[in-house]
Amino acid sequence: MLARNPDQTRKTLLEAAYEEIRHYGFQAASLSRILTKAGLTKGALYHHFPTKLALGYAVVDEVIHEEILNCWATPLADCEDPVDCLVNLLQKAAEGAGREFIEMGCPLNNLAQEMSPVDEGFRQKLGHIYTLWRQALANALARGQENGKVRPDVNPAAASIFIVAAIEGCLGMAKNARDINLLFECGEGLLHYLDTLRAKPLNL
Amino acid sequence: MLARNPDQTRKTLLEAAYEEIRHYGFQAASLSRILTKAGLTKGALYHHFPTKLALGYAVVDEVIHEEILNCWATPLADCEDPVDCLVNLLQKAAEGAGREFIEMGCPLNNLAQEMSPVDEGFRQKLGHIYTLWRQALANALARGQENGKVRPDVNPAAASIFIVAAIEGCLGMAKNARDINLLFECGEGLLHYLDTLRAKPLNL
DNA sequence: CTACATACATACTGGTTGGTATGTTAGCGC
DNA sequence: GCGCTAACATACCAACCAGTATGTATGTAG
Repeated sequence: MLARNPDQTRKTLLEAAYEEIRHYGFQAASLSRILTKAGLTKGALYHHFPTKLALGYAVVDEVIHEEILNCWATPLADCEDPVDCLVNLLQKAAEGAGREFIEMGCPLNNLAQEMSPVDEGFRQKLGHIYTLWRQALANALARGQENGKVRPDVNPAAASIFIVAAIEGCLGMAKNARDINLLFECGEGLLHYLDTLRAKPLNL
Repeated sequence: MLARNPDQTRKTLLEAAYEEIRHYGFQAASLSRILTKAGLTKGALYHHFPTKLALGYAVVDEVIHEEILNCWATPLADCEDPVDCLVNLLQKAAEGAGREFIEMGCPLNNLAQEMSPVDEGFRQKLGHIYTLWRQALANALARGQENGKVRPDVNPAAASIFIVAAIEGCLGMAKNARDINLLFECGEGLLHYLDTLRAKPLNL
């Protein structure tokens, strides 16, 4: 009857699973709800994914992984002043997807908090994404030091750990409070910290 | 046969539920596992708690609430320099319960991240605990300003939001990485931020 | 046009879930 | 000791879960 498109079907399943998992977490995610959302059936699901766990892994590898890097890592690759650049990213994220974050949180942090103590595979996959994120940030900070935009006594690796943690922390607070203003207030604290990373201008 | 002690029984149930929830989250928490851990049966559970949800609420109200305030809020009540005091708390927490945090995370943050989008009751109860925590921190910072220990241009309310978020963020990162060193590295970033809150000494 | 594999849908299964109904025992007022 | 209730234990239930077995339609190679 309908034209078949296995790639699209797989993508539909991944997207529906992504949304379900973002809402309920992985353990409480229901395959029935996912299939209802996707407008498909178990036959389709188990044709493309052998188990629920494999579906969850695929969501991490193919959806969340790219989403996070596209949003937080890649944009840092080509910017002169990493602090300016990061501030821009934060504002863009807060204004653009603020609502989503408030209602559902960061999908990476959600899964990492839920699954890290429960499943080693999830923990490592999510940890890898965090590592890539932090590396991109650390590289940007190091380049900023070469440019003279970032203070030379800053440890890029350590700073990147804290910055990522603070971002996820702020998003988590705002999600619980369901308050976008709290996100901005929290972000202000982060901006203050980021300011302390800036090199002082030479000509004063 | 055994002597009865309803209060102790209830406490045992709460403690077992607390551990189960901390490990698996609330939704994936199994009443059977809780009862096995507690060495009790459904009769006991449903005598003391009408539903699983009520049990979860009780864990929040009677276990997590006190745990968080005792650990993070009450100690701030009587300290001259809030920054010194908070640094001490962080070190104590990291050295004392670091292992627990690494393996299971912060029970408050765990539940807040999981349940805030799913159940409004959980969200409000956990949000209330966060509010109390932040208030205690903000009050301490304000007193520090009166003492001249904290810079007067710091906004205590906004700073407390960021500090709590950063603490939870660092704990979350370390839990995913399963690495206590990452917790300390992340904590260093937080300590740098806290240092920026200090008033500069008058005699320089 | 045939043959076969891919891509699904449908129907079903064993196990687990939260919750309940019933049974039993301990403690306590009298 | 009697009688009642609180404090549990045991047995059971419908609903849902992930997963499977089977059926069917589509696309494609020959």
